[in-house]
Amino acid sequence: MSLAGLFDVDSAATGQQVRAEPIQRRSAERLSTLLDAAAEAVDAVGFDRITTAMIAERAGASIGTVYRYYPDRVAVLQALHERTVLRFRQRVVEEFEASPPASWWDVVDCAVTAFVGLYRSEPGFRIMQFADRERANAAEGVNVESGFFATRLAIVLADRFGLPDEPQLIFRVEIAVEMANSLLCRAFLNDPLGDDRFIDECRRVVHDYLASFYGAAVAVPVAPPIAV
Amino acid sequence: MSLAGLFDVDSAATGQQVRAEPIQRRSAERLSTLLDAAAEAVDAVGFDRITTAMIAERAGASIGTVYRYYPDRVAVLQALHERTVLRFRQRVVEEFEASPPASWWDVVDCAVTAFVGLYRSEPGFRIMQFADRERANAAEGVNVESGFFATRLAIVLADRFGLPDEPQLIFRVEIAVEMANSLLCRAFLNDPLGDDRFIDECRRVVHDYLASFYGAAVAVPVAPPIAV
DNA sequence: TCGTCACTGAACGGAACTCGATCATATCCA
DNA sequence: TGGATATGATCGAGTTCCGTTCAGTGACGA
Repeated sequence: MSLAGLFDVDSAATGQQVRAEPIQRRSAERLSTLLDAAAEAVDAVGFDRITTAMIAERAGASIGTVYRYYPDRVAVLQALHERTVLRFRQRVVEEFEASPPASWWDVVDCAVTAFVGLYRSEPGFRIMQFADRERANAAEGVNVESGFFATRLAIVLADRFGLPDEPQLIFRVEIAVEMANSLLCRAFLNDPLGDDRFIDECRRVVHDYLASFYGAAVAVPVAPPIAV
Repeated sequence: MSLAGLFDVDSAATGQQVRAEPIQRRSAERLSTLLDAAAEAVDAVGFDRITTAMIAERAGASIGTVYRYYPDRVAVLQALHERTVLRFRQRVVEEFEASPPASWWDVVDCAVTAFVGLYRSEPGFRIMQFADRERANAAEGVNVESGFFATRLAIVLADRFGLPDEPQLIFRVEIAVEMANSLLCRAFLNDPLGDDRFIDECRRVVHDYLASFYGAAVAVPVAPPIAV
């Protein structure tokens, strides 16, 4: 089973946030243009100050078009959040392909590198943290995003690197994901390039936490790492 | 120097959020009533869906009264956040007095216990996490809240338990605070009583992180702990 | 009794959101 | 192939809701 397959970027169980599924090609483009506009707006004025008019204008569309696709203002931001999470997962896979992980801590490094890279290059990536918390209000029953990502990550770690496939593994990976997420967001809070002290400490903390259970000995290199 | 003194609950350098300082007694009551109402509203409908009318109504006041004390809607939430942070610090001090910490990890335990206790009993305590992130937009220059708390905590740890008073200490305590905050918020995300697995793991993680630098050996018990 | 503090709620402005009219594209049939 | 028709997609003026103001009224202290 390939790493890319495990992360299975297509099977994103998307929420019901889209009002009308796009039929014609142009509407698919519209959808992504709207999200691009929202992402720009996030960087320009921050979450709260975004207006639907602002999104429409930046996307070269009218207000009505926004509401054709999304039921309300918040739904646009949720959709942006989902797309951002998706792109993060894609980037993690790309990192895997660029420098195949030889051990479980390389996986952690890839994920951190992907996160940092996107924070620096992807417009509106700041939205990664806000919705994690915000979601709880909206959809009570829905599982937490970080839990979903953590579960998939745990599968990779178990399948490819021999970490024991217990329920505990998922829990621990979720702890690691939560910690990493908060420390990385902190790293970018006042520094647009990310404060390296926090980024480095994030790598160390997550590594040490998982190593306290799974040590370095469990690592099962599958392929030699490629120097990049 | 006493623990309470270090946490020095009075010297909260309050932001400029209040429009008119209360002169008569009744207006001081109004202020706290308004914040109580806002806190209830946070629990009832969540941050975004709070309206000024809702706050006024719950407080038994008119719209105009809200705006007499706060310049805008966001300011009310910021004030609630500050009061919540203050109460958290007070509760930490109470925990100290209830069971005087004998070592630095008792301090960590007290802080976690205080956080969990307030999350369970204090209306609107959920606001603790949101503003941490949100603040960054509003006041660019202002230091992060967690940084402020971490700094004071670091002073206690250095002063009372002999942890080395280096700049590194503050940084590490801030890392610890960020991790604890995220894990505890996660604990309450789907469980109003707090998921004990996350709470317990939070204690363990923070302890292990700090112990990796300062070990158990550095602990300097000042007074025997009181059984409660 | 007077002056100041506190409170009220109708009115204003702006942003979220709706909906019927209009344009663009796909499908069908001669 | 071209034109008719249906349906997807877009538009934007209009409606509603909400944040905010302010002039008028009530309450308290001197």
